[in-house]
Amino acid sequence: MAKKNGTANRQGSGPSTGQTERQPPARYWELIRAAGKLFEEKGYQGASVRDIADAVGMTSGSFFYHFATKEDVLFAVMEGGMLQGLEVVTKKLEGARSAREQLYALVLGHLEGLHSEYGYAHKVWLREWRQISPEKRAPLEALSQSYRDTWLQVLAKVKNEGLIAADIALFRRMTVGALNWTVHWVRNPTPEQLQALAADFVGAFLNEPNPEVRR
Amino acid sequence: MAKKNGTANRQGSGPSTGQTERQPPARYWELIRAAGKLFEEKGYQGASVRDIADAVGMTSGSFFYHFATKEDVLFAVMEGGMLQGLEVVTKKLEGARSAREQLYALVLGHLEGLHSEYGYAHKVWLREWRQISPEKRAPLEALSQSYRDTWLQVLAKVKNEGLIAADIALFRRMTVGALNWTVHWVRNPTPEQLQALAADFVGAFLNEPNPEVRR
DNA sequence: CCTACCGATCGGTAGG
DNA sequence: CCTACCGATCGGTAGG
Repeated sequence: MAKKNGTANRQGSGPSTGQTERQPPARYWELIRAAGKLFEEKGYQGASVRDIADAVGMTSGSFFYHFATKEDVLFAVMEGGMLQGLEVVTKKLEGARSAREQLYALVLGHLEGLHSEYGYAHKVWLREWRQISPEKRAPLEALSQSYRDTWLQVLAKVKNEGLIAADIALFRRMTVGALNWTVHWVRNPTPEQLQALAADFVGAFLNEPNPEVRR
Repeated sequence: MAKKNGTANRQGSGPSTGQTERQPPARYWELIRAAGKLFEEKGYQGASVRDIADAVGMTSGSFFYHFATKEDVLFAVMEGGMLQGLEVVTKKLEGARSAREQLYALVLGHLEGLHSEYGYAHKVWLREWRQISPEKRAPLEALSQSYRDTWLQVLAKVKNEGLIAADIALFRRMTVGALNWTVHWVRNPTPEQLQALAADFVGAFLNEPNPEVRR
């Protein structure tokens, strides 16, 4: 969708040079990954097309063989990150039975998405959303909407069980705001630290009396 | 501190042209204000020195009569916003008796700071913090620390009264994260809407049973 | 995917 | 505070 004219695209649009299998457009994904990391580090405007191209060992002109514009690679970073995040969360949710366990799964999944090795995509989403021109926002907003709906379904159950009293729309905003804010104070957590943090967050969101050990 | 050599500064460093009172360096504050709004709208890197100078009707070269670098005006935007925010919150806190009322005062003050006419300063702080070079961060971090301490003092009381169970450091991060996130979904609220929102937030943070009317 | 390049714009400066 | 300007860098393109 954000693709300009990479190898796979050409093969997809008709019979080609004799290759019967689609080649993985490795360079395309390398660029997305490099761009994501650079956008996270220096910001969208602070990272140049040359920076991105250099990072994968190509010249700046070649970047535009893969993407028509700089904005297109930003779009691809965000889209890829959200698709992967949705997948992880959906899977995590299947293993959860009770409403409370599902809430924990969402919280942990969200934290993992933000702080995993691919977390740059979500951080870039949070910081650089406004760099996406309004005409191109719709597909990203659809993904975002789908994620929002997942949260609201779980929160409706949590509220039905009497665990929260607030409006679930406000509660969701409170929750994702608190979780997204961790990008400012959580650094390179281990999986165990993330699990402990998710448990603490669920306890704080529900204002539950503390379990024995944890202060 | 972020000043280069404006009128007031010159007069402050010695006897001058016969003026005995300090002139308000109006152009200096105009630049800060214009810069803040432009940084909010287009981002620090997206707004040029020329944009800022144009906004107050001067040429780009003249900008550098007031500020040595573009970064200095960003610094001034942030510093000014935080100083004003601290003042507002301190005053609001004096009128609050109970711990719960103090929490409400903090929440409302924070929301007002973000969504007031000067809210651009705080939004810029949130989005452009990393543009401040590490050597220049200390004074801003001191202001931030002071604000943090104010929160922690109130939260300690709130916890003492048994209103929350979580660790107050985590609770504070949850709270400010949720409040800062409102920049993404609250638009031009009236004072009344802000008060209602603050009340809802306090209820959600404490997971209190809902009052009668509000859903 | 590279070379060579374009016009535009950037932050900042010299001299008044 | 303005004029006139600098070197650097930017996103993007033509042609292969």
